[in-house]
Amino acid sequence: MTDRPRPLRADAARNRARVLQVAYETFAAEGAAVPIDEIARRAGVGAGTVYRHFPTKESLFQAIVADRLHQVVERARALAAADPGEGLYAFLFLLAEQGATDLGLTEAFAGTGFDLTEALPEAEREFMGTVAEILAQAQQAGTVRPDVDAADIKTLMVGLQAMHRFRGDSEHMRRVYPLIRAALAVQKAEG
Amino acid sequence: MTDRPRPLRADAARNRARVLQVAYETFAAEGAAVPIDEIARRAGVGAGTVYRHFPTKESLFQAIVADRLHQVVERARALAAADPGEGLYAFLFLLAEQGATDLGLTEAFAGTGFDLTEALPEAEREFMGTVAEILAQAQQAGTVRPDVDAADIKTLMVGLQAMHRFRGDSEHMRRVYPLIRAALAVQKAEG
DNA sequence: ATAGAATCGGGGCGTGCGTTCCGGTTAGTA
DNA sequence: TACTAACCGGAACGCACGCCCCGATTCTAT
Repeated sequence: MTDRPRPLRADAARNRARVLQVAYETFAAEGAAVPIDEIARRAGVGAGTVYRHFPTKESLFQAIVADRLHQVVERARALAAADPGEGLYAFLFLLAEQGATDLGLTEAFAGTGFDLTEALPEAEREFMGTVAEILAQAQQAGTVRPDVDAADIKTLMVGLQAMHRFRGDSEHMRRVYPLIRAALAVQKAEG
Repeated sequence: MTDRPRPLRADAARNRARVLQVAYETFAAEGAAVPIDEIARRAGVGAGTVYRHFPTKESLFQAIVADRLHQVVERARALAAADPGEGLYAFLFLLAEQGATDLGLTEAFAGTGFDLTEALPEAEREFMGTVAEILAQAQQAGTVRPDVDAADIKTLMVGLQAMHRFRGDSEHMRRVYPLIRAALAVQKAEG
């Protein structure tokens, strides 16, 4: 999977990258209902080319999601390395911000029965592993209460992502984010 | 809109209600991609009957959402009347719980470009009005911090709803809900 | 430079869905 | 009970989209 038998011809690689980029932007902005022909047209290639690189529409979805997920994980790792105590909060905020654009994807794939865990188990594991790692660092630094686990964080991330749903106005999320942060911070007096 | 020129024949009313119910359950469980023919089949009527009551698929969506929204508002009002201080929390929890089933709707409509505010402005106003009302009661009772507004609550509701997105397991939401509640409760020491 | 092979492009096929239409049927009324 | 108007069912239409195919084109290795 990591090493290809042959390194893919130059123009083919170029086209593949271009299709992936255009598809990401288009689906995020206009939903998954956009036809492949339209993706091809905007990428300046024929429909056949798209289908050669991504044999089915679903496989194109998978490639997009895997790509985005990998990027966000890398950025989160960098943030956490810079400041372990703030890392998790930075991760949450990053995801919430990114959510403004990626929400299009989330919504688009929601209706198609696309299940991340079973479609891309590897990417899912990488993501959850990173969450657990960064969470542990924050808890050791004492900035996040110890009784939350990685699954809770994931749940919160999903919620934060969804909060962009109305009007694409990120103002709402920005107002609510401090509340979430306060909820996660260690409480001196526990109720 | 409230008074019809003629009160709709008995069988027609029966069929309409039946289609609405079946459509709600089906879309919630299997997504908005289910064909109208299938809805009709399950409701035990012909496709023509569905289209007579709901001239387009979108109008069927609207009727379902308006129905659900109205029901949830009524229940929220009852909860708040019973205990003004707990009303808002009960409302939040109700929505979060209901989200487990209604999430199907949310996701189903997310991909279709369905916008509540512009599709059903009246229902939206009723909903937001109720939120504002119940929030005000809770704030007067001193159970919710005074610096949050109705829009913030709506944002949180959207997030809570979305938290069911993975595995339909309501366990995740139940673990996170107390965090949200703690964040909304009045803070004795403000940071 | 040239041969050979992989890639490109876009026209075309099949399918499935939203919507319409009309002959048969059934609920209300006198 | 008989008449009428509204309602019912499901066959049929048109369209849009996913996917396949093949002649023309472009890249790489010798």
